[in-house]
Amino acid sequence: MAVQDPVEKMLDAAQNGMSLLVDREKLHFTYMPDVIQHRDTEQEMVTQSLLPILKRSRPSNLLVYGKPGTGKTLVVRKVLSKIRVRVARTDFPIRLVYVNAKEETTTYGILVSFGHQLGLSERDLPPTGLSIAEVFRRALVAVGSGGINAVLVIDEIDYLVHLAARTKNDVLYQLTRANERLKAGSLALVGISNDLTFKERLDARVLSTLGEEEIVFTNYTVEQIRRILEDRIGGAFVSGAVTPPALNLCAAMAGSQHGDARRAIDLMRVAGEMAEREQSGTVTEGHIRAAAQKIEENKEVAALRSYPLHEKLLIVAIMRSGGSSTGEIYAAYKELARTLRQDALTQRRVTQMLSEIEVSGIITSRLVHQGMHGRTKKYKLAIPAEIIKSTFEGDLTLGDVV
DNA sequence: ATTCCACAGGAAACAGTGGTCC
DNA sequence: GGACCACTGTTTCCTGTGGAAT
Repeated sequence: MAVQDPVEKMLDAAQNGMSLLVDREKLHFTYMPDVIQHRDTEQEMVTQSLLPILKRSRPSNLLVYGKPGTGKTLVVRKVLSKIRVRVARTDFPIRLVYVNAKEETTTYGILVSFGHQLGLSERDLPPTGLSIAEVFRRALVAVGSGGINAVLVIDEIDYLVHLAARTKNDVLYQLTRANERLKAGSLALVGISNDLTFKERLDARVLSTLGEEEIVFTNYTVEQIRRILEDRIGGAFVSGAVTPPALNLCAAMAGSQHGDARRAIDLMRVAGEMAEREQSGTVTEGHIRAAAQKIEENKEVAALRSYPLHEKLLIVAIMRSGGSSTGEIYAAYKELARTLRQDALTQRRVTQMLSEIEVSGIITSRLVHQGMHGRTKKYKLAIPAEIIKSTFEGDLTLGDVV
């Protein structure tokens, strides 16, 4: 048989409609399935605490916990959308507001987003310039004057706690006490968190109000993830495209990492895309393994690219020195900065940056006590130097130093 | 037992930006 | 146009640390 031209082969395949993935959307984490599996109890509990809305009274405040990829946000959004449908048929003024504390990044941003979703305009709530107290006041006026019964869902609420602690404002306390200030309308809070320990950092007064009801989302078991995957695969791939061993491996890989269904679904999507690109008729174990590696590498490259110049210089300094102390890295960094005609930052700032980079997993450190010679942290790369070189080579300012 | 190193990392202050309000 | 605000990124100042050297 004649060897087929790869380009012709791809064109043929495309024309014949041979495609493994028929509906990519179903393998995206924002996709809302009709039925959320293995979360019946949790859905009932969320509904229970929000039920008073239908009876025209204020629902309980609610805290929802669980590791990433356990379906918390999905369940809360699903229940809210069902409530929304029920209420839409009546003239009862409710507003379901969703903000993500991590995406908004500042206390101000969270409150402004809340206000905008209540119907306030850019003019009523400008993106900057007002005091937080003023933004809060305006949002509450909107609730009060419209007699609105608002449910504010704060996803990744632990970030808000962290922000509030850093900027020393008590926005969460204000939010939990909002009903005391409202003459008409009401405000209920739903907090969602990946961090089970953040409660310890909460003010006791806040906790008593916010934690009226609590729901903990347990991790999915490997078997549950397998069934969730089966369900998604059914809609996303052509029938029989994913081999059973591939499915099992995908569930096992994600399941062993704290039962994260989101990761499992991502993994399956990337594996599917790889199989499709190879013109393979099925998704195999090999594709799953390759996808896992690719996701990991992509994460590293994306993190490297996203760093500002001085962080990049530090990573290069560590790469060059290979397993050295803060002092040595700082010296190497200053040298690099001089070469590139940049003002070097202080050592204090550099130690802070090193800690920040370490969080991303690109470098690791070990605290070393050297007796007479003081203590220091020894840093080394946690990823292959080749990835750093290839990522930074294209960088206009860094090209010459890597 | 005491000294001393080379930092780690917290706290506070500051500069700069981009805005509102009166 | 000046007072004020939030926020980020940074500097300055400072205290704490564990074990080798003395």
